[in-house]
Amino acid sequence: MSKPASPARAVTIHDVAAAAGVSKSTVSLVLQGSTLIRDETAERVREAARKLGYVYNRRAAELRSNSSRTIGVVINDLMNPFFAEVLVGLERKLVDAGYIVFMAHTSEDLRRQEQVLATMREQNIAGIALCPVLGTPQALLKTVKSWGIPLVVMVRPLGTSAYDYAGSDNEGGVALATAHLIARGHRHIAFLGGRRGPVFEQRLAGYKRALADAGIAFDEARVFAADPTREGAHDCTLAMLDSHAEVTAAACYNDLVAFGALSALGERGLRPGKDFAVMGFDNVLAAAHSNPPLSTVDVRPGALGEAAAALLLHRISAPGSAPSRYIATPHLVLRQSA
Amino acid sequence: MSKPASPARAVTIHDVAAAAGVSKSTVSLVLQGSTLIRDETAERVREAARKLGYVYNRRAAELRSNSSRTIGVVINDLMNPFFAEVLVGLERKLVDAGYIVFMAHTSEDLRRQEQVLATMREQNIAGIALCPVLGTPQALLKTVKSWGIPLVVMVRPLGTSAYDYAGSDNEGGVALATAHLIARGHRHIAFLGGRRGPVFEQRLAGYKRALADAGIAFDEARVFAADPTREGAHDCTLAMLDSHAEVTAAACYNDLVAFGALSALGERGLRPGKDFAVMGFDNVLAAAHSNPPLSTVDVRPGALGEAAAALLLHRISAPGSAPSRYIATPHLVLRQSA
DNA sequence: ACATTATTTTGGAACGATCCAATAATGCTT
DNA sequence: AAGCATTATTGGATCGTTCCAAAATAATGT
Repeated sequence: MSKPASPARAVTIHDVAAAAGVSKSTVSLVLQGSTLIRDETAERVREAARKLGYVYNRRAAELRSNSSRTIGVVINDLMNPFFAEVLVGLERKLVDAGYIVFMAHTSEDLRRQEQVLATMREQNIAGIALCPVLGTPQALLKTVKSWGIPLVVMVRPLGTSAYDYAGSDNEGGVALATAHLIARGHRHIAFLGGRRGPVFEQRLAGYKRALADAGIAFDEARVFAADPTREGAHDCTLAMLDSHAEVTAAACYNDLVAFGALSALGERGLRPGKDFAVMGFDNVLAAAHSNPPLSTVDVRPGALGEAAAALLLHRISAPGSAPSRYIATPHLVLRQSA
Repeated sequence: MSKPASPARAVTIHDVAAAAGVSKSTVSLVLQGSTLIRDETAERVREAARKLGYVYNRRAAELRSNSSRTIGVVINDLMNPFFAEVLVGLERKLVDAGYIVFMAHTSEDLRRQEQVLATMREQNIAGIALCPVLGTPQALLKTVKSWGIPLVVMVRPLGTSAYDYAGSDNEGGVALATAHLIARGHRHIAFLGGRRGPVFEQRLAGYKRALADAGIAFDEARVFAADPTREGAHDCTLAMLDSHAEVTAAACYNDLVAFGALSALGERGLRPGKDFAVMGFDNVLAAAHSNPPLSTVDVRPGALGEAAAALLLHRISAPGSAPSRYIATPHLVLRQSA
């Protein structure tokens, strides 16, 4: 009785106009908060809208005005809390700015990345924040540019040309971590975890630099590449412990790797921070309460996400401006593991 | 010279039609993969589209056809890896089904939740997957239903009426964990972490049931509510250790809490699994390589996300069908912490 | 070859908003 | 009270697609 059949036509701006006794243009203006309309009229319109249960159809609006308040965010590894924290910062800033985010997860799969980018393009989004999967061709920058969609690249650099980028000082950060290990008296230090790629090279460079600064010879055999996951790092650490008994400390590719190392050490009855020192990288939330709490280098993941959002928003509002970058300054945070 | 001024009007179905020498209707049909069009013609159209760099305007299409391939996902705490894993499973399944996801993060803020739901409504989405913030009124179910938007609730129940829901057997799971602790000979067992709410009550009930089954008296003083974060749990564990020296084991609200406990134990020089037993809940990825590896109850977070997606997709394709639920069966996974 | 049926193709009217130029109502001067 | 600037309001045209009923073309049977 009371409820009408469900496929009732949606109430539109037209209906509101009729109910309020004005034209649809007036309603449109009111909805946009225009000051052109007399307050009294505007109130009448809003009242009618409320009464009719009108809901704004942003899709229609955006089609006509050829604008968009949605931003695509593509993340490659949400299982890594670092990226989760970046995403949270990014999302918060974007919705505060009145945007809504399309989120896609690539799982380090290039094909999926291409697919989601294409899909997002069809959606006529206002911008893209991309953390490129390993092996993304540099040409992607040009491609997206040719689409006319503002883009900010996060975390992983993508070639040497100029583009908006939010990342951290990887070399400086790992240099800091390694130097700290050296200062604590360690001489046989491993570089642990991570897969070759731009970020890996930067961090490795920091490790090398710190060694060089201390006059310690770099030994290729002490760099242990492995999947930057807890599991990969755990297994790799175990192997390292067996084959390189002389190493007493590790500068890790990131916190995840460090956690894996912590686990492996515990398994061998070694006390991290006492029997073996481990330094992380990122300072994810979890680092403060691992067992033991992790010494690491802080790059403020959440702030990095916010910075990426800011860069993108700026690019959207000023498309012609020169590309800029946010490089997080790393800070040592010393806890118990080193 | 070669490049036209940037605000060049987008190439539309019209332009493609002209280039291919057919009508726009034909192009539309081809784009939808209709079998009505002769192969030869279709190929000609596709070729023209390619050549012109045509990009489908899904927004326009969806406006006309009043359909939608986007789904809103609202998550309350991405910092908790459990939710990140749920999200990944959910997202994967949804994009495989041809959807794209609007992601919003509420940070347990009711106002923000209302805001993002309203925004999503304006976007004319096909469905919503919601993990409600603590304190969400049950009425939200009715509200969303009145909007005509399919909804699946995740993780946290929302009242007693029938609705699509994906969660886990909280009571059974914690009962399992607690029973295991008892089997190991523990008699003074704490229930650690979490904030009062439906999930908390269910898990606490499991704890009580296991105690009762073993003929152990329940003692209210042994339940320690605290923010279900590493930090909250860490502090809470420390306090518990001081005030309740007799307890030798803890059934934790979730893995995050367990990790906090691990950290606190380490700080006190206690060896988890030897000096004090801790059981987690969820079995997030990190549990396999914590220090020590965490004994916990597995509810397969990723699968839970996928199940939520399946429920939602089903509801979308069969709006009238009876509400159904996915309740993950918990399985004990024993590692080193208990 | 012709009627009949099946296959392809098509033009205009939607979808629900915004834009813009034009009109109506109001306020201010003198 | 008329003239003029300001302020409010409005009707179409439009965004890029899909829908639908009808038209054109091809295939079939006799």
